[in-house]
Amino acid sequence: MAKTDITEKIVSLAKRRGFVFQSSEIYGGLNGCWDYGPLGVEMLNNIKQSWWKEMTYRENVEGIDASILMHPRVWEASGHVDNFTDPMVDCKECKARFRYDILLEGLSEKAAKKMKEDLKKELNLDDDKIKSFIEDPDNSEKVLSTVNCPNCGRNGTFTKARSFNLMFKTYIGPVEDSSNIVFLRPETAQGIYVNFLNVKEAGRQKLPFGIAQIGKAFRNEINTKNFLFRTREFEQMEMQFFINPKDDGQWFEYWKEQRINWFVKHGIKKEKLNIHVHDKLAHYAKAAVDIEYEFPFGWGEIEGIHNRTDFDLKRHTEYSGKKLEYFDDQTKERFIPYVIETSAGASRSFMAFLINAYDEEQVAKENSDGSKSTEVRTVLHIHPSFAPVKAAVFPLVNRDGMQDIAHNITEDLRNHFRVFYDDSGAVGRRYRRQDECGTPYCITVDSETLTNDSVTVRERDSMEQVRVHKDKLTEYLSQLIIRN
RNA sequence: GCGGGAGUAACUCAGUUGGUAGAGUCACAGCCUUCCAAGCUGUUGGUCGCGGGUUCGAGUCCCGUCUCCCGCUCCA
Repeated sequence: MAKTDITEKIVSLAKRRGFVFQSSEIYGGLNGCWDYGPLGVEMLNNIKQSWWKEMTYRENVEGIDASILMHPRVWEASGHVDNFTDPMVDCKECKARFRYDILLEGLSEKAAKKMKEDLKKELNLDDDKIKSFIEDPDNSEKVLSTVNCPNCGRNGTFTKARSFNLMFKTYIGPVEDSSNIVFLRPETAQGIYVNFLNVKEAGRQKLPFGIAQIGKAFRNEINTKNFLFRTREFEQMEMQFFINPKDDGQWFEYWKEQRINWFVKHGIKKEKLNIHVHDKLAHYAKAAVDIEYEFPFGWGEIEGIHNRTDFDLKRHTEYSGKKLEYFDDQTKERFIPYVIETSAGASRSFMAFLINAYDEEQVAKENSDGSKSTEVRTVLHIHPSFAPVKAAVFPLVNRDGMQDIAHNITEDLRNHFRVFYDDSGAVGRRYRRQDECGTPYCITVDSETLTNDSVTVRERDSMEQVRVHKDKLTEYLSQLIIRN
C-alpha cells in the first residue's frame, strides 16, 4: 500500500466512522485543528485512562490537573520566553527560509571568519562585541549582507530576521495591555514543577516520587501537518519524577523501559518502534531519548524521556524566591531534586494506535454460484481495552423474539461496557461494520439461544466464534478486555 | 512561508466546446435472509470549499481566499 494511500484511507475512515473530524468543517476548516468524534473521544479517553492508571496507581506517583493559564513569570523561568522564539530569515530570490542562528552555524569556517573580519573592519569593534553583534537577530541584515544563500547560492539576498514566538498570547481581564499578557501553556510540565512543594506536602511524599498530569498544551507552530501529528493544540500525558541527583542514570533507564513497555503491551508493533537518542540536547536536559513510531510519513516522536536535571526547580527557585528543595531526613542532605520526565503526546499516541491498528485483510469468500474468491476486510485491530465499543449485539434474524433477547443482553452489558445493538442488514455486513470500528467482540443471538440461552461470541481478529451462556457474558468479556 | 497536487452527496469519484447536478458505496424504511460487506423495492442527502468577477447563462473561464495532501523550510 502506498504511503499516502494509507494516510488518506485512515483519515477518510476516521471521518466516516466518527473518530476524527476537521475542526469548524462547515466554515471551511481551521488549519491544523481536529475534533474527536463519538468513537474517537471514547478511544482517546481509554488511552488516557490506561496511562493514568499505569502512572498514578502506584505508591509514589500523585496526579494533578494544573490550570492552562499560568503566571507570566513561569515562562521566563522556564526559558520559553527567550528560547521559544525563533528568528527566521528568507532568501528574497529563491524564497527558502532559514533560522538565523542555524544559518550562521552552518557557514563554513572560512566564510564565517571572513564575515567576522569584514564586520570588524567596518564597524571598528573588538572580538567580544562582534560576537554579540552577530548573534543579535536585529543585526541580521548587516551580518548576512555578504553571505550566500545555501539553497540558491545567491549573495546578500536575505530579508531582515523576523521573530516567531511559538507561545499563544492572550490577555487576562478586559484591558489588552502588556501588563495583562498571559500565555497558553506550551507544555504541561511547568504546572507540575511549580506545584512540587504543594504535592510533596499534601501527599506526604518522600523522594523519589512523581507527579502526573494529562492536559492540553498549545504551540503556535509555523506549519501544521500530518493529520494529528503536528497541530497547534494538543494533549500531553506527562509524569515528572523527582529524584536524588545521584540516582539519575538508574531512574532514566527505569522509566524508559516502563514507557516502551506500555506501548508494546497495548499492541504497538515492536518493529514500528524506535528509540532515538538525542545527541544535541536542549538547554535543560542532560539526557534525552524519543520513543518514535513509524508513521506512514516516516518516524515521528510519540513520547520523550528526558533527564531535565535540576534546571526547572532551580530556575523557579531563582525567579520566585521560594526554595524548591528537598531535605532527606535519613542522610541529612539538602538538595534540589533532579527530574526524569516522561512526556507522551496523547493525540500522537492516539494517531499511532489508530494507524497501528489499521489493516486491510484478504479473506476467502464463497460466491453465490459456489465459486471461491477473496475480498478485502478493513479492520481496526485496536487493543480491546482501547476499543471505543467493546461489544456489539445482533439478533441473527429479526424474528422469533431474537430482537428482544438481543435488546435485553445489550442492556445488561451496558452496565459494564460500551455496547452497540444492530439488527440492520445481513449479519455478515454487521460484523464488517464493527470490524471497521475496531469492536473486539460481536454477540449473536440465534435459534440455539431460544433453546439453551447460549449465544455466539465472535472475536474480531480471528473471526472465530465460541458459544457462551448469556448470563456469563459480562464475566467472559471482562476477562478478555481488562487483562491488560 | 515557498513549490507542486487536490477540494462536487456521509465516503470514493464522474461531469464533454459554458446550457436544469450524476454513479457506486454508506445511511434509513420495507421484503427476503439461520453466521462474515448476497439480492429486490423505495427514500433521505449537494446553493459543486468560501467570496467576488466575466456572461443571457458558470461545477466548468478569470481573480481573491480557506482547507487538505506531497516536497522544501520549521519542529526550544
